[in-house]
Amino acid sequence: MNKKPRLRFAPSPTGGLHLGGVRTALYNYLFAKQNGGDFILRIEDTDQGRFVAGAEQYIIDCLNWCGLIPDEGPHTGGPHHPYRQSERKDLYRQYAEQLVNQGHAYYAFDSTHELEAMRADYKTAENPSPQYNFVLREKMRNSLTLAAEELSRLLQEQQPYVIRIKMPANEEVKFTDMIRGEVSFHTNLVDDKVLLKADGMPTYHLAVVVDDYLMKITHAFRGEEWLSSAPVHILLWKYLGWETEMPQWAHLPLILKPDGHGKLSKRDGDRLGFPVFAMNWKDAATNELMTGFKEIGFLPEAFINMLAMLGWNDGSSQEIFSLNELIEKFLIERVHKGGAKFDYEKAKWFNHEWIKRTGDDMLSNLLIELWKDKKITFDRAFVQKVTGMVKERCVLLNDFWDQSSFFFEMPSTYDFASLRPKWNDAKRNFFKSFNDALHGIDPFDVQSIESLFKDLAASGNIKPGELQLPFRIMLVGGKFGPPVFEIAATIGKAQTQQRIQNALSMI
RNA sequence: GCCGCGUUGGUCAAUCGGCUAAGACGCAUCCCUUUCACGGAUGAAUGACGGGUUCGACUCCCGUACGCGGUACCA
Repeated sequence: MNKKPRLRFAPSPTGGLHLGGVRTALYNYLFAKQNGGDFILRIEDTDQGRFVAGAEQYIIDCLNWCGLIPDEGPHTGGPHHPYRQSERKDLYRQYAEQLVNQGHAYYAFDSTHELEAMRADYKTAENPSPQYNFVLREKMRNSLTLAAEELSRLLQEQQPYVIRIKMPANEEVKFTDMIRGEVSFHTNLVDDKVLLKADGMPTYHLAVVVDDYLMKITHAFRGEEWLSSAPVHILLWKYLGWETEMPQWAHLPLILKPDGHGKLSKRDGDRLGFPVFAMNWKDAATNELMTGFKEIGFLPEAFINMLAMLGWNDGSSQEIFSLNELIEKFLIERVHKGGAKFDYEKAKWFNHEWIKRTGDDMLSNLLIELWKDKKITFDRAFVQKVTGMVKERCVLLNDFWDQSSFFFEMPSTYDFASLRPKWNDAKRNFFKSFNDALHGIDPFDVQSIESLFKDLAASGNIKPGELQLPFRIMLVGGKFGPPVFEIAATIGKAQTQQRIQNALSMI
């Protein structure tokens, strides 16, 4: 009765994997895993007939980073191979021909020019975009209007043609969307979509239904932009005789631009200063490199968590979910109908939260990897300690260096401007004697340093508070970082003394 | 234009007819801390509009407005 669910992700090949794409993958993955099913990757590796180099590996890398590992796909193989659309090309024609034979599709020979001319001729103020539909197809050059001998001559001469679906007149196509409930369309208002292109490649419309059928897909979750072509797909399932195996549909709300309106697009990232891709994506056409969430310093857990919440919640006020919790609690029925504007500030908050709750050992491993180009040999235990000390002030992984570089090397710049106004000989003398007294401290720990500092301040009649900022600037270079005495204890006696001396000579 | 889908604070959003309308981000003020954060407290800020139905409507129905999507041999 309860068939094991099989859900697929079939990203567009035309660009990097953007927010909307990853969220679609995520929801498909969550539903499949929640019910013990499979998550399948079907790759669109061609864009208008052209193979997009690197697209497949890029998608797989992104899914891996996010932890959404496909059970079947071009890289794993599997019982339903091939998973690359370019390798499935020959499959589609037979189904298109079958539809022609059954009278549900037809050959159309109209050239691009003829189509343009038709659209220009029939364009009116009330109907700015005339459709190739049940009335206009009578006036075009296709197997429905051409005489039999003319048709066979064209076929004989191998004139290019496309196969279009013959939309029935005066019918209502209804289906139940798992998010939206019952949705219906009138066939008169849907055009005769091209199913098979002149180059023999299928359009999305033919490809989804054929592939979903062959790959035994049980649920199809996709973006709302597909809702208006759903009737074409429903009819195809019916005409091909597979109606009983049709997947359940769910059309996901769109992710909108943070400013203004409209679907979030690839360009918005550059324009508004935040990433829209999961990982760095180099546009092959323009050679432009677009920054990814990974590279800007997001944790995959935070990225996934943030995306999951953009259009769904479990009804409670919980916002932080691990992937496993999401698998457990996700309900497609609770996905919103309306689109959500993407908010980068909130996205960063998710990352901050995840940084705070990720273990220092795991975090420090990521950081050592991130810092592999620095000319410093990092001691794992030391990095781990430092990570714990600074993590609460880092929003992105990339913030860690700014917040902790002084633990590994001498500060390169000093914010002396902040302390000069109140600097005097009394303070200078304090630091001189403090530095000398440091020699005798053993063990060199927070308590000992702090009490020495305060005792000395008291005997010099200076408020310790007034000395802390200078001390901090001597050690880290600026007004930031963990408590000063902890820093001193962490970098050790020699470094502390050296930095005090060094700074004293520069003020 | 037409078709479809939407509409709770600046943003993400809870509510399945009882609302003095949660919570979070961001913002502001304060406490903590003589750094920066974390943490804590407080505050400003919301049901597009008009009709119904109902004892009662943010919740249900109908209009209108607005937004978005689609209207390609793109996905």
